[in-house]
Amino acid sequence: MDDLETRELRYFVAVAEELHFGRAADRLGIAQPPLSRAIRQVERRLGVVLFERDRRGVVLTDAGRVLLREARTALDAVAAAARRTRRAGNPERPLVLATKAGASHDLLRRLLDTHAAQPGAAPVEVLLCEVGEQAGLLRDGRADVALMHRPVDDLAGFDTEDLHTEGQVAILPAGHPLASRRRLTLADVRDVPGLPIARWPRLDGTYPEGPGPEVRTQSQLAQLVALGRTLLVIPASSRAWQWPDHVAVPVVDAPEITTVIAWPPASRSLEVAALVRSAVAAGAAGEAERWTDDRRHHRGTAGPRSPAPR
Amino acid sequence: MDDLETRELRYFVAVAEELHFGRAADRLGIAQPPLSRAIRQVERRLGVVLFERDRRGVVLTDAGRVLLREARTALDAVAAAARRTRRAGNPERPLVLATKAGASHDLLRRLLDTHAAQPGAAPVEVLLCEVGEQAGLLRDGRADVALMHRPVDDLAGFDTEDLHTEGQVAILPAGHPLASRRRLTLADVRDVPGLPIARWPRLDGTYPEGPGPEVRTQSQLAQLVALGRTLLVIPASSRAWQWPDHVAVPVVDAPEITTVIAWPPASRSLEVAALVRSAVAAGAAGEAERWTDDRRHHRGTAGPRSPAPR
DNA sequence: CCGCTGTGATACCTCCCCGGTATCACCCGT
DNA sequence: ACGGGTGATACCGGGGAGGTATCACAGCGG
Repeated sequence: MDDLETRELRYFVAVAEELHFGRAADRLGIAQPPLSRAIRQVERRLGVVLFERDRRGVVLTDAGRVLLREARTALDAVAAAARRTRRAGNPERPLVLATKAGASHDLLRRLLDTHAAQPGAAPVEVLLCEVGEQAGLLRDGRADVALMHRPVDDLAGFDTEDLHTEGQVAILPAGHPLASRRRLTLADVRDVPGLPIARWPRLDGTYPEGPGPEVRTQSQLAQLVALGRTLLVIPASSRAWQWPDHVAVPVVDAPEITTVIAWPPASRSLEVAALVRSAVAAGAAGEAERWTDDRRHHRGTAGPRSPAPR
Repeated sequence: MDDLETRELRYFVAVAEELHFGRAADRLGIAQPPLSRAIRQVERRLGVVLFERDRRGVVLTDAGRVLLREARTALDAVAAAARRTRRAGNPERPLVLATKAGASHDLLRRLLDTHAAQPGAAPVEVLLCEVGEQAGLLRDGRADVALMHRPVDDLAGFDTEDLHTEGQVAILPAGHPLASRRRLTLADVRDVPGLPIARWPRLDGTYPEGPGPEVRTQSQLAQLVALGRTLLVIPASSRAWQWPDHVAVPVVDAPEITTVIAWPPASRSLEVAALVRSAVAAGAAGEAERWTDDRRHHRGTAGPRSPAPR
């Protein structure tokens, strides 16, 4: 009597995103009347009004907003079930590791080397993605594990293990007055004339107000940095990005960034567990290297919140 | 072309649990042939064999085991979507807080009092459940928040906030030789003649080997304790359970138990956030009380892994 | 005031596919 | 060899998903 079908959830999400039955039907590849009927049926079944029909477009009710959020995660879970099952059935099944392009480069290399050195280690496929994409990839099964960063990424719903904590640096053109400083503060780099900080889109796709250029992808940002048009505060290890004519200056009061390896709590396969172990070992190796190195050392503080997958 | 329907997932889970098409069909209220066909269709669609048909019952393949795990969480997510949406539509929507019967009694009372004192606080319904049930209740939307205990409960997939950490005590009949001791160690209470520790079922429903009685519910356990038939090591605050003719003796080397409030990361409603805030306040109040009190004091160590819901 | 446009809702039809019944193919015990 | 019990197959009927045509209604320009 209750129990939604994934088809109904897909239909609802389409309408909720388009806020227009016609366009949603078009996107779904069906006609509009069946879509209207399906949504009505969901509303009747749940005993709840999902849309305020206004003769001029549609708006979500409170209940509709709740269902939109829940439906997305439910659909992701269903998609993940299919994807992971397909992969489990195939003899070839490389683990997919998602990471932001350019970030944590050294750690990633150590991780892959460490893992490859394990006897019988599963092959690992690296999936480079844009900022904030990792969570979705993990949730719907396109990735098995991800390197993410606290506190900038949303780690809600994943198990994580800390790998490495570090400070942030500002990236500046070599000739800039601030480039000669040994250290900077956030106050120094805020509102630098001619070097505004780039603006990333919010969750709803709009951009915050400000003088900086709008960016959407890392490659856009990289180009702007190369052009000397924007100022960047990033984790020290992301300096793989750095151009020859730019310098990195530590920003002493910027929040420390912890690189973590994250995986969906449901997936506790042996392969994932082995990869997480390799990652932790690689993280520890990196920490040790920093001790012998003369750089500033940061230790992860918060312990793992849940045990490594079994 | 791909994309599983929840009906198919339900069917698969039924067969995977029964390992018998006939019984599964019976349980689902349909006939056996459509069920066989549906499973075959899923296998064809995923391109994967889920069951090894053996002419004498059925066994899951590796891929089948993966799908069983994934399908359960996906179905829970779908059920949660329906439940939470229904609740959001109703004007009356008490928050449901799940907690183990008898555990954390004082904290729960403080929590409810603190929350009720907030202006405009949503009504809270307390759902008492058995050990280990909370995770399922949270996952499928029957509960909004839960009091759980680290490290005994599986917190994977939830956001949590620490409330209170405490040591454990052994519950003994008053006349027992160990009852006069001021403190005990785990070695003392293991293999006490005549007072074996009760055995809980594993995830698969079987019981570990051992001399103790098999228990399945807290009330069974309470009765065994009342009869003086079993020995119990529980958090100090669970002494609400204690019978007059039993005493509690601290077990100094037992792992400390942290009571946490947990919620699904997807649900970030204002109501849940307010309740979590009340819980944290109540936890802090309890800690303060302990300082003025003369009892042993334990402080939560690991910080919150993710910020409170917004 | 009257069409015109664009929205979602309704009516009605068609056909697919889910589910039921009957039966088969096969492996077991004796 | 032969029933008993398993899951698979064949076939049929009906409910419901999806399509087409149309309506009801709001805004808007003439």
